[in-house]
Amino acid sequence: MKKEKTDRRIQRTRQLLSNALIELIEEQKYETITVQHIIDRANLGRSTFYSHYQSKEDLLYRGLDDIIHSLIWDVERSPKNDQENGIRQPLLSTAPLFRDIQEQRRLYRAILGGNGIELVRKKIHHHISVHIQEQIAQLLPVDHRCIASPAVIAYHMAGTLLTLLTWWLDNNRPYKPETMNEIFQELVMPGVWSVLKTTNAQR
Amino acid sequence: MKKEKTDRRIQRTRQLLSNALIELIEEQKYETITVQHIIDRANLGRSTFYSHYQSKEDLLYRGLDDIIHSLIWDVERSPKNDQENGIRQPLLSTAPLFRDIQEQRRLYRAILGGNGIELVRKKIHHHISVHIQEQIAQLLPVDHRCIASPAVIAYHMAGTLLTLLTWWLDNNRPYKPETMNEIFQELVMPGVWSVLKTTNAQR
DNA sequence: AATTTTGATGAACATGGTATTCATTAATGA
DNA sequence: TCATTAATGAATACCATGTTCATCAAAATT
Repeated sequence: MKKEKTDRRIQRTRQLLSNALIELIEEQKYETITVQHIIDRANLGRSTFYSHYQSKEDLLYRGLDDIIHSLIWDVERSPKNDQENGIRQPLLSTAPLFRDIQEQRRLYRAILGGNGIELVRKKIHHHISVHIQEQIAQLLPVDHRCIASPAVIAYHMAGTLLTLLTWWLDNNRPYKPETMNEIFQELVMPGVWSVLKTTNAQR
Repeated sequence: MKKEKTDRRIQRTRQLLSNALIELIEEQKYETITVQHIIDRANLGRSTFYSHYQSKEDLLYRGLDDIIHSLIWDVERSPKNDQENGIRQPLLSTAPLFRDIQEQRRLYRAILGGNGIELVRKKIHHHISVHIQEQIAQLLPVDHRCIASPAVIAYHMAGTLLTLLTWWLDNNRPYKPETMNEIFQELVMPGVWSVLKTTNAQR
């Protein structure tokens, strides 16, 4: 009568496959990993893999779901926690993000470093970008027009965040997470505020 | 006695392979292109391909060499041509870049758009980044220390340029090349100047 | 504890791409 | 014209994919 998949074997198998993939991701470039490698590492049969997942990407998405969402969450609980900047709200609070990533650097470097996984980068970039765009929308009067649309600005900010993260992870994190947060704020925000203030009318 | 490969057949074959690859790149995602596709399109035998190139990537690098270098050249002939900004030199002149890319949007979208070719992105990113870092070095007094190293700043600037390019190409270029140049300058440069001026001593 | 349901398994298979070899053919430059 | 050199395609060994199926083992249900 139970439709729920509470069967221990299912849990066990999926866990094994997930772990195998994460292990492999930390060892080699994602693109070079094959289903063969994964099942070898997990010690499972080929048919077992395909009875749970459609493809490598399917496993990737479902296996990394938690991790991805915790990252996005770090950014989206912005900016209430972080009031130290005083006058202006930060628009995007990145301090917790850099801290959490520091904690699990090995995995995150494999995912977001220069040899990371494009699929995941894009997913995260998109989420963050959408979030920022909403923040900007709330901030601006409805008839406000800048030279650059909120869409570009948001895309730019999310892109910058990921670029800095990649650099940080690839260069053995030469700055503390707190410093990275400062660098992000100081490098990016002046331009953003400047553009948000410049209406088309003014030009 | 001629070591030069002036044999017309060689020229012809390589041209055919190059063209085939570029055609395919404009049609489908690079990763899905196989050597099989390339030789089918070029109407050449399998062994012919391998007698010229080691792999798909080999052909990619050599085939796109000219294109990549013209892009990098656009950025590196900076900033002498573009004096309209008056007081400050632009550090990075992007106007010609956006213009040239507009000219060949189809190809560049295939390469630098969201579904573009990571290998090429990285190569371009690296070249531009190195160039900017040199520019910054020339600008700063030797003992100057910022919160952020010239290396991060350069990496950030190059990253932003590519991010904006990607956005522009993926969204059917809603702004003119000149406007994109302005957006880049106004979004990025305030933060960069702000960080370059903030010495560690001051904090 | 017995029974039924469900997942795991491995072998087999068809498919399709890779990268190399080699003997033959054709175009090229001198 | 002719020696050289490239193109060719057929053959080959290899490996990964994705699917099927009959069998086995471990769950859940009774």
